[in-house]
Amino acid sequence: MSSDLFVLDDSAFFHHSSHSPEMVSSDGAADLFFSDQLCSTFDVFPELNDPAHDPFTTADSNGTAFGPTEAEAVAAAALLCSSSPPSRQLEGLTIGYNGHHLAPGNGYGGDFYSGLELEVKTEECHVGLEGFVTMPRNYGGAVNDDVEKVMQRSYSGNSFDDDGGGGGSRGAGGFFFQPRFDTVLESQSYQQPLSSPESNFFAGQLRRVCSTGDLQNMRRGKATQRSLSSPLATESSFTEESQFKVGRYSAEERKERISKYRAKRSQRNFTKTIKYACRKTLADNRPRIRGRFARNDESYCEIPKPAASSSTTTRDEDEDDQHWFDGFHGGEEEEDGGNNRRVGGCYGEQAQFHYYGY
DNA sequence: CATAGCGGGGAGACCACACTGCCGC
DNA sequence: CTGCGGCAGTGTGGTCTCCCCGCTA
Repeated sequence: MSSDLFVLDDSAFFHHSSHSPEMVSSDGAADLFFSDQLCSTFDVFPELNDPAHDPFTTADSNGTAFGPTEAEAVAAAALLCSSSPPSRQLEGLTIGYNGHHLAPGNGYGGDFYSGLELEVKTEECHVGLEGFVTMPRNYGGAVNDDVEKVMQRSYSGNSFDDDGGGGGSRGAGGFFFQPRFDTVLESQSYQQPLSSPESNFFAGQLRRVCSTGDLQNMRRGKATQRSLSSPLATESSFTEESQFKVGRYSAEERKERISKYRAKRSQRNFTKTIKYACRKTLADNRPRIRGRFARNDESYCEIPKPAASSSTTTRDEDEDDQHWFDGFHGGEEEEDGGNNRRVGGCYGEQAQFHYYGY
């Protein structure tokens, strides 16, 4: 069994393989967050992180940014799915791309691919997914960044792993994937996976946990699941869930709750007020060193040149190398009175350089 | 039962600098 | 009154650090 679809008390929840959902919104409606293993997406597909390959840098006469190419979206979707262990990868996964892109100002701005359709086919089920995938990179401010920071932070960590991992954030390359439950719910086959005792058990745990709408409770739920992992507990849970009406509600009740959820979802306000769009554009384009704004003249620290190449450098390149070296070894500290000690001291190990070119 | 250790998550700091608004001339 | 220059303050986003809380040994 490769794909489970859980329908929770208050909404639907698509659950892929053994991975746990990352977040359940406070109103009990489930938002699904994929994340951290995908954070390395652009390490795997460097072309997606190539400024010269930026699909959003192109705009039509109306100023509407073009979206990602189909290949990019498919690559993103493939990565989304490939984040699971190989043995758990979706079987027979097919990825479609409807070619639609968000125009600027659609909310949820920032960096995301839209119109991404996933059609997941497994031995037991066939689940259609339609949603959007946020991309963890700068698209030159072509799309408004209206996602609340809290939302973006919320999926941090190795959410694909049950225990997760801290420290992640959007900038680390996180994906934000929100399935469109409209599509999922309307799939007539979504109940089929629930025939599995294993999934029934887990769905039961999820239901208990998610009804609180609290991620902290989700964590407690893990403990609960462990505590109930005895055969007796499992059997009990299975018996409880065997009368599945997809949750404890009838079809009509479920429909009502889902419509309620949809209405509530549509009223969500994820807008982050940007007082000065120009500042956002500047901030988006500003070079960074480990997330911090860096001086413009430090931007060429981005690509540390291998020592072997120094023999062929020109004079100008040698000068650049000298600046680059200074950035590594105290030149910056001298300039800033040591305020940047952390930055300077970390260059060699894990500095992440972003160069957007001017 | 008490304690230490561990891990996850939230909040906030940090950075550079274009831009804004105010003031004086 | 208008225009200009100078100055201080503001705002922007990605990453990291600190701290709190819950769980486990």
